[in-house]
Formats: sequence, C-alpha cells, structure tokens
Amino acid sequence: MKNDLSKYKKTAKSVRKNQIRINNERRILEAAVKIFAGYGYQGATMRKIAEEAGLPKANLHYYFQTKEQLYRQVLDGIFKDWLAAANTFDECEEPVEALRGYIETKMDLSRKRPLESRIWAEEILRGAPLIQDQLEQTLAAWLDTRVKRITDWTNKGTIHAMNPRILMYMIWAVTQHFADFESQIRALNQQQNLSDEQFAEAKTQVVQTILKGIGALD
Amino acid sequence: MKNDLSKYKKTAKSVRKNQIRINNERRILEAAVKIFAGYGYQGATMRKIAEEAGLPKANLHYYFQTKEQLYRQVLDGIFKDWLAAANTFDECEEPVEALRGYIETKMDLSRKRPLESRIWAEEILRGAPLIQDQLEQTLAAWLDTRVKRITDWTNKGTIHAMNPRILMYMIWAVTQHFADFESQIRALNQQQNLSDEQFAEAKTQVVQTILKGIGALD
DNA sequence: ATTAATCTTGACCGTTCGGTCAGGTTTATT
DNA sequence: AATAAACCTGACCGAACGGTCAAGATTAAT
Repeated sequence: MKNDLSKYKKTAKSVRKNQIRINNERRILEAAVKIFAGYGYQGATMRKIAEEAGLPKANLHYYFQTKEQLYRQVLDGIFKDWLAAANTFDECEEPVEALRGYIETKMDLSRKRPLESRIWAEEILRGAPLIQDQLEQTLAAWLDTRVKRITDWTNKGTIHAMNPRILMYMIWAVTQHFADFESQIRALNQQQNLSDEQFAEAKTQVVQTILKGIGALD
Repeated sequence: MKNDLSKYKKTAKSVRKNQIRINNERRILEAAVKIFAGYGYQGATMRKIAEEAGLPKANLHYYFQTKEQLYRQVLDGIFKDWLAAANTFDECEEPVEALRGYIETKMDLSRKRPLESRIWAEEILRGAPLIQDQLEQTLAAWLDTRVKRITDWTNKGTIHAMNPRILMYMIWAVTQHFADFESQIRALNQQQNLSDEQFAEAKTQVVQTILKGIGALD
C-alpha cells in the first residue's frame, strides 16, 4: 500500500507533492545505474547503491520494494533509449543516410551512456532472465519492420543482397563494443580512454566499413 | 603446503599419481566454466560449482584454495585460446586469406565455446579487475604485431587506409557478439538458436562485409 | 606390513546479503 | 490547530555466502 500511486492522481497539489518522491526515485535510479554497471546485478548490493545515492538502505526499500524491482526499472529506461535511437533510421529514405544516422546515433549512445550499455550487455550475457519477454515481443517487432526496409533496399539493388538481421547484429555488436569493452580498449590504448578525436575516428571508420561492406558506398 | 606440486616432479610414478588430481581439477574447471558463464563471477557460488562437478564443496577448496584462484585459472585457459586463434592470421601473407581465416576462426570459437567468450566478456565488462595486467602486457603486444602487418597492407594499397586497431576491435566485436548475445539473437529468431545453416550464413556475411568494407574485395 | 602422503567430507564459522518493521519526523489537508 | 498521509531510518532477521578444519578413507612408498 505504501507505494500505491493512485492517490496522487486526485488533486492538482498532488502533482507537486510527488516532488520528494520524484526526486528521490531519480537519485536512487542514477545511483543504481552506476552500481549495477560497475558490479553486475549480483555484485551490486543495496548498501552500495544506498551509499552512492546518499540515503539509508531502508529508504531504498521504501521507494523500490525489492532489488529486482529497482533493477527492472533501470532496464526499462535503457530499453526505451535503445528503441528511440532508431529515429534517424526511420526518417531517412536512402540506405546511406538511414544507416549512417543509425550507426552514428548508436555510437554516440555508447560514448555518452556506456553504463547503460554495460547493464544491458550483462543482462543478455546472463541469458536475459528478466527481459526475455520484451526481447521476444517489442524488440522482435521493432527489428521486423527495420528488416523489411533493408529488404526493400536489397530488392532495389541499392545495397548488396544479404541477410538484414545479420547486418543489424553487426551494427549492434560494433557500436556497443566501444561501451561494453571500454576497459579492454583502454588497456590497449596506453591505459587511456579513447580521446574525442580517437572516438570520432572510430565512428567514421565504423560507418565507412559497414556502408562499403554492404555496397552502399564505393 | 597441501597444493605444492613440486613433489610430483621427482619420480616417474608421480606422473601417474597426479591422475586423481588432474582428473578432479579438470572436472572442477569444466563445472566452473559452466557456472561462471551462466551466473557471472559474483552470481556463481562454490556450492553450485560443486554440484555441477558432483563433488562436495570442501573438495573444491582442496584443489583451488579460493573462488578467485579457481576463476583465475578459468580465465587463463580462455586467454590462451584467444591468442591461439591468431594462427591463421599470422600464417597467411595476403589480407584476404589472413583476415578471412582469422574471422572464421573467431566465429568458430564463438560457436563452439560460447561459455568461455561470455566469461571473458563479463570480466571486461566489470573493468577487467583480474586480467588488466595481461591485457596491458600480453594482449597489447599481441595486438601491436598484428597492427604492423595491417599497416603494411595499407601502405601497399592492398587495402584502404584505415586505423588497424579499430579494424581489430570491429572483428572482435562482431565475432564475439554471436556468443555473448546468443540469448538476444535467439529471442529474435523465434526462440531458436541459430541453426548450423544460419550460422554458416552469418559467418559468410561477416567475412564478406568486413573484407569489402576495408577494400580487400570488390 | 607399516608409514606417510594424499584425498575426502560433514559440520561448522564469521560475514554479508536482501529485506522488514516499529516508531519517529516531516509535509499536506482540513 | 488538528489530523492524516507520506516519508525516514536504526536496529534487527533468517538465509546464504566463502572459507576452515579435524578426522577418517584411500593410495603410494618403503
């Protein structure tokens, strides 16, 4: 009962009343992203998240009943970003612009929000125990519509014949690699994270390689 | 003292004496691979590994003093496979054969030993706390020599100008994706793992896309 | 046959985990 | 001012964790 939100929908003032709740939930979620990304689901503890958020542990359980519920909300946020990244893909007519836009957006996401990418990766790595349904429903449908667009291009001969799904897997793999394997890349780059210039170079090369690879560029 | 192996090197019989030890260590390591891959380092427990191996938990600690030591040995085995996969790369003179061989070998490794790939991925994801030294020393040196070979090819114009390191990252990303994100791919493939035919198709397409992408093929 | 080394294992230990709860404090409503 | 709703939190709990150990069983060496 203590987390029943229905009561907030009755008055105008309740909108402001939420402010404490909204604020604390955001603080906790931000802390949770850091800790889940840094330690994994099992390695993350409610105590660590509470310390990161600057709140007592019991307070976390006031806003999120269980660790799993907190984790689920983190995953939900990531999933939405994931899908939203496809806007450029959908808006452009031609494969070069559409794919370049999508790849660049995914690369930017890896650069700006690597923690989220790592949480997603770990969830998949563990067999997607909590998001299997979303993968099979939402993501599968999402992928189907993009596959159709790519198939149109291959039929028109704008790009080479190929399996569109495998192309998408390749794009996901490469773009997310720069977030997920950041520590490996750093170890191979004189213990320095990629600079903005290095990352820009990587972005260009990834786009060029894939677009050339599918025959969209000469 | 109980795990001091030096005593085994004295007599011919000691070679056979090890048999119990060798056998049990193998059983434990195989079980450890399965459990570490399925649950992650933190999520894996000595109890689960013991059950998988069919041995009492205390017996694991007889052969491997701590969970971390057991995990380190698992990682060592994976690292050796990783480096060994580069043989074809080194043996071939021309970029098409060398890179095709390397990519195919890495794809086969993902297909045949996905568990090891996932353990590696999780370790990197967590910031490589236990293998940072190996990355900075061994893997960095390994990469340097391959970078030089690729640079030779770009200088000769056999392949387009590019950053060889980023090419290697792309190859690693794509090939390992099929192991690390297996559960996602399955969810997007009617809840079925890729069949041998589908995987062969993926292998071909990955090779073609990358080789075309760098200008090694028309 | 005896001794020594190696292997095996149930029972146990201190620590940390996710989660609970009673009771106090703050904020909103009337 | 009074009441109620929402928020806060130190102290606590049972379970599970990695790891230990003593004592017995098995195997090898003499």
